[in-house]
Amino acid sequence: MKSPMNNHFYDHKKLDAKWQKEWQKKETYKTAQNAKKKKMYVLDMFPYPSGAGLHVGHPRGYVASDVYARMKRMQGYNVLHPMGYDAFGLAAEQYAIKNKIHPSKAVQDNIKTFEKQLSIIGLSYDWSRRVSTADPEFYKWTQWIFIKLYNSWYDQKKNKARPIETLEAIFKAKGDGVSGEKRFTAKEWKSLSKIEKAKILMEYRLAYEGYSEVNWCPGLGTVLANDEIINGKSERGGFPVEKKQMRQWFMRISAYADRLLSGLEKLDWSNQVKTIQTNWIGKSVGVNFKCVIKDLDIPVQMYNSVPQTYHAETFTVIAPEHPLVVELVKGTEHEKSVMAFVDKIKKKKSQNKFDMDKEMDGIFTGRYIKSFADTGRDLPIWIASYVVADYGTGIVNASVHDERDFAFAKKFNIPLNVVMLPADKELAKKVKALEFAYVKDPNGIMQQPARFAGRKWGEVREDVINHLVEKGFATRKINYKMRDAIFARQRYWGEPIPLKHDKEGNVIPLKTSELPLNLPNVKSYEPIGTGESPLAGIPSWIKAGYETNTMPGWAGSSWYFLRYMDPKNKSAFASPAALKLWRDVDMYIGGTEHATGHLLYSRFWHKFLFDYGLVPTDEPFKALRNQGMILASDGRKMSKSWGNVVNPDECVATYGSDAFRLYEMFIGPFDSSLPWSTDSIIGTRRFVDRVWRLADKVDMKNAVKTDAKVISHIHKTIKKITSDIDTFSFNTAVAALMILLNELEPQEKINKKDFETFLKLIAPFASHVAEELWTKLGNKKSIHISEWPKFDAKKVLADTIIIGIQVNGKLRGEVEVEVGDSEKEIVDKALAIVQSHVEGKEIIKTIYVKDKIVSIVIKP
RNA sequence: GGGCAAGUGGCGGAAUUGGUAUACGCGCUAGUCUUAGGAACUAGUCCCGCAAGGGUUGAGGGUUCGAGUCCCUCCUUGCCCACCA
Repeated sequence: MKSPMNNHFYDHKKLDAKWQKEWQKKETYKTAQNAKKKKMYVLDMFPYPSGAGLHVGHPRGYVASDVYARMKRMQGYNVLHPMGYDAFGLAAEQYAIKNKIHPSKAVQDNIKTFEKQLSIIGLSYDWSRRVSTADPEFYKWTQWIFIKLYNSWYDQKKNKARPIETLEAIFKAKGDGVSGEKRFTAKEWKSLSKIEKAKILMEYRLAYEGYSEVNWCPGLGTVLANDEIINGKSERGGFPVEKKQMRQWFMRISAYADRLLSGLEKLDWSNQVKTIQTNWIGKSVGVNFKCVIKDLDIPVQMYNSVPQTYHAETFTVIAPEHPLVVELVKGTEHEKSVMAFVDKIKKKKSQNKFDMDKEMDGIFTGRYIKSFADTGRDLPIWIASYVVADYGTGIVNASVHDERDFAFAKKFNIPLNVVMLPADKELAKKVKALEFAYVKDPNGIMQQPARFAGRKWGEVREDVINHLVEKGFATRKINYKMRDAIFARQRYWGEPIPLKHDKEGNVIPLKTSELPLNLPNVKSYEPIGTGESPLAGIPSWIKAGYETNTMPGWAGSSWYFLRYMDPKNKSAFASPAALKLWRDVDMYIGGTEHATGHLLYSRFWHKFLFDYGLVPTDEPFKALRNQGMILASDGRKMSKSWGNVVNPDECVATYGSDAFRLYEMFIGPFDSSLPWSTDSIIGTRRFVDRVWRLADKVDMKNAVKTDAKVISHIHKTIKKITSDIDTFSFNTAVAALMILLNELEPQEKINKKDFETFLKLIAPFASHVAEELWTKLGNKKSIHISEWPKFDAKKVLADTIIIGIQVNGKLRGEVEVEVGDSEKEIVDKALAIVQSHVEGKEIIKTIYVKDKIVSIVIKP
């Protein structure tokens, strides 16, 4: 804005700074640990201090949560609205390595930049509660929770986490049996060595050590989680990723799969995130068939989540990596070719080069599954490239109804045209009714039958499962797609895992008094390339026997919201009193990109803490709102490489904080992705200026009687703004404020009280101009702790309204309706108005919807 | 391939959830004031038409007195998961 700033303009440079300073000085937004008022915890997902700085998309969620928090504060809630930094993790470390600045320094610098950028937006955070996950006083408790997880197992019977000692006690008294199968008796348990016992206990711990095939990224010299890989390349840097066996720490999140799924129901979250989590957890109900390998007499289980088709299955497929494969072909004519095939597939997969669609491949093992259930025939066992080894049992009975199985059968000429129905007559009838099992083969070409076509598939499945279980052919089995999460990074910049390994191979968790285990300050923090963490290169660290892996980026973010409740506590992650006061997050704002990461992990940790009574609620985030992404005006993502990044600092400098905040909210629906248009901010800037000028019309003596119509409009707006902010419909709230301003402007004079009400309504959005004018009206206390206007239905005039008149569905006129008018009066009036359209025609009926419409139906 | 959203003026979008489509803002046009305007203010701005009038919510069909909104088919776009049988 080039124009000179005279008194017709809001001098944003001067006044924004003035109020930001004043609020800070007076601690206007400091949260009291006060239980008298109703609590309201409004939380933003805290950012990585990445160093790239903010673009205009970042503050969108922060402004929204701020508007919400400000209204709640004015409504009399005790509002907790904090901000902090997710300072550990790959993002911060990558930045440090690239710029050759030690991560601890780089993070500090970035936080400074970040806070400077945030401060000019005028957000109402209680900065005294600021936390950083890389602060030892913080990560002491991340480590503490880790140890608690390590010292726990999941009791499926009680359906909660319990101390590992209770499991030892069970083993001691009754032997194994907690996981269904009895692998050892109590006597056998006692005869085990310490190391052997530890090994078995490790299979139950919620934080556990194990080996697994991991995503190894040579470019970064580290292991990556699945969600850090995009199309076979690392999310950061774009380096190729391959498979490698490695010692890892894991989180047994799978133990909580069912609770994570059922807990979603009662949450006030977007359907989108709920659906993503539901699919990610991937629950499926099916059966494990009890089968035997013919000639070898090896018992195997085959998982099938669509057992309706079992009688139509004519072959079996097994994953190439399955350990059984070796036994199947040992000493047979097939051994050489099969093992060569397995090696080929494994190699391809390890390089992440396997294109599943194009490279369907397989080989016959020469073995058969002995006739099982009531199928009455043996099934040839094939190795198929598309079978997933670690889902179900890794062995699948193939049916024509599955596209892959069908394509596979076609490719290898496996006959499929055999149909047999179950011996159970009732069931056979139902199954036959589905008409799915028939493969027509008119010209020697196999046809895949129509699947599922409008039938109650799930219902039949239950019948089939019950039948199979009753007859003893199979057991009911629930499977989840969700796997345990890797909880270790071979990197420097993360929380050290608080464990020691002794020479005998025992794992010794640190005691609480030994925490925090500080991250040593080293000169070289870059990956050492062997796949081990830089900590493995520190002699004193190794000598002490400390674990060299560090925690992944999501460790601190899985519980940080609890720390805000009591950020300085030295004896607990938060005091019981603080936890009781704040309980859980009432409103959480952030992007959907964390749906399968942070939002799942933090629910898991929270449920774990809940099992021990350490937090008062079973779910951490009662309500969740997701902001859409702000795109550049060209419709693409904002990024340095496109050169289309718009910086909030410039916008704020030119148009002021209030105009910027208003525009962030006005741009469109909060959850939509929208293109940014710096040109359009002028609109909200004009709004601010017009509010500023309107103040000249205020009658300080309160003597002017405001028009009843205007008062009515003010109250309608109070209602609208309140409900719009509650439902995150910020764009229509701003529009309603503009409409009210349009109404107020033509007034000669405005009553002081009414203008104050207007200022209160704009205060959550245009916080600075509202505060300045509020003060000018003579108010001593901040507008932001004043009382939110109350809607008074009595002040709303039941004014005359104009409704439409339709004749045969077409709009033909309008009629003015008075409050007391009867239906007959209105209809008669309407008929008179549209007389030319109904004259001489037979009226079939008339419909009157109160305050909405009159509809007349005539014979054409 | 599967799942979830969404298609309304030149642009961002609104529509009380089945009841006068295009609120609010940007942009544009004309005017006022000005040494000046890329400031401010006033008026206009979905399309066709001088008008009366007619048409319009991605396309087509259906339900209804009445459909942007509900149902079916298709097209397009975005996001998420992708061999989980």
